[in-house]
Amino acid sequence: MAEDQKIKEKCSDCSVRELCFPMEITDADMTQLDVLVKTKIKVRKKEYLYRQGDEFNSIYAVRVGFLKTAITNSQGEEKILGFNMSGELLGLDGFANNKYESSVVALHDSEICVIEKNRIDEISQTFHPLQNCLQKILSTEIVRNNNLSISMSSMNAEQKISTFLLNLGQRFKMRNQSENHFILRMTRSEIGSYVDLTIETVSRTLRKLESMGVIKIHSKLIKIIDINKLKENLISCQT
Amino acid sequence: MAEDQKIKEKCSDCSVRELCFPMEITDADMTQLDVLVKTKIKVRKKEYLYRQGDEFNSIYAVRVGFLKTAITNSQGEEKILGFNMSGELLGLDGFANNKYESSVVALHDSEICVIEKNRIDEISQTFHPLQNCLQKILSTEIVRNNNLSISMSSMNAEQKISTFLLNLGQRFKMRNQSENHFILRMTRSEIGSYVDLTIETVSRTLRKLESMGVIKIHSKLIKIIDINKLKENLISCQT
DNA sequence: CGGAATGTTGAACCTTTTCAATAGGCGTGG
DNA sequence: CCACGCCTATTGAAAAGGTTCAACATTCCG
Repeated sequence: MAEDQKIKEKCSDCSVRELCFPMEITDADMTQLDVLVKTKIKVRKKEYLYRQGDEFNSIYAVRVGFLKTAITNSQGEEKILGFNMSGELLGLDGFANNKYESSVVALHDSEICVIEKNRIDEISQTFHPLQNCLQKILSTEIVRNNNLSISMSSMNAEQKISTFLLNLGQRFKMRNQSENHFILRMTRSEIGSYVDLTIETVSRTLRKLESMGVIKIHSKLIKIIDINKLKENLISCQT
Repeated sequence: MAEDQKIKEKCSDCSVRELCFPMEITDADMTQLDVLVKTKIKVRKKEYLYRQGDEFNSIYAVRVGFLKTAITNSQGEEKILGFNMSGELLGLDGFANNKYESSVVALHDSEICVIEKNRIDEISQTFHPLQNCLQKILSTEIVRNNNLSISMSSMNAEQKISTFLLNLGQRFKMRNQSENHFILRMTRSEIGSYVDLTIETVSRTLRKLESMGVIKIHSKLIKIIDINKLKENLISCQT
């Protein structure tokens, strides 16, 4: 795991607070949130935040950075379950069996808020909004996975890659970054694992979209030229 | 929705209690659980328990029966997310946005325990094990989906169908029913939607497994002849 | 700067899909 | 109770989309 480092900033002042804990909250209640996060840590690129099988003690909130969540199956192959950006919570699969069922690795230097499970339990006993919020968060993760599985099943390569790019852009936008001009922090292989395509197909499809004039690629840098065409493309290119 | 009908049986006497709410519990606490379920309803074959978009008021526990959970996408196509049997909880995706994000239909006459959200909130405020249990349940659902997505992505048709049959058998076994001799309550098309294959491939693959002497099919009735061969088959038949 | 990792591109191949035709099952009504 | 019709399942053949293998280009990092 990464080295500790004190990062000054309370939840109440954090710019991504409402992404982590989307609940209506009074100023008075906000102090409850502030004690939720005891430590913050840095995780450097390629370092693990936690590994599949590690004991579950905390969930984590991404303050800054970019990470991937993955499972390794019995044959040792890695399957990417998702990419994680600021304001997103990690480790939610740990509640099930008191150990993490997936691994999280930083794809870019990241800062992570540590939220101890014990503290969640303590606080939520008296502060009920937190408990409801956690329900919502866990349920949202279920919904997200369901929606993902519907996309991945019924789409062809072009639709998968288009969806992937649009989704990334949208998430950058929510974080006040450019929606149509961003760096892919992951490799083609990781994209492929996520959307269920081989690395070759990912590469070909990206190039195809480029040749269609929808995007522009400079290695890891992606520029969405015509976001509307990309969206239309999604619907019109039927399997 | 289905007609109401009083079904006498407390959680504390229910044979599938530990499937619904897997928590250690004292006899005294058990009374807490008993008040959790206020009503029980019957849902006949082909009837909906709830529909995608319906307001979220309750989660449900299957007492007896067999159901399917599905999403309808924007093009009106149905994607099956899962099949549900006794002791399983339904409606967990409702917490996210206070409405159900999926629909549940009975594939066989079923009896369902209704657990009102309000009541969960009330009880869990004083009875903390319930709250922890709900966390676990929601998290388990996330883990289940993750594992599902890893299988569905990396497996060929034969592996998918084998996994599907083994999983069903295992779940029947946990309910003291035969592990290797059961009725498929769903159509081939519904199997296909679930494992991401066309109806034709499902049919062909089932027949192939039959011709290999691993299973025996009589329309909806499945007999697993050689469960070990089916399991080996899973590993040995590489993509 | 040089080696290793990552990405691109082509061609053959293979699995699953698609289309089409037929067979089987189930339920309703005469 | 049987017949009819509809829905579901099976099977074949052709097609398509993605994968695999292989060679080469580019980028990254020490």
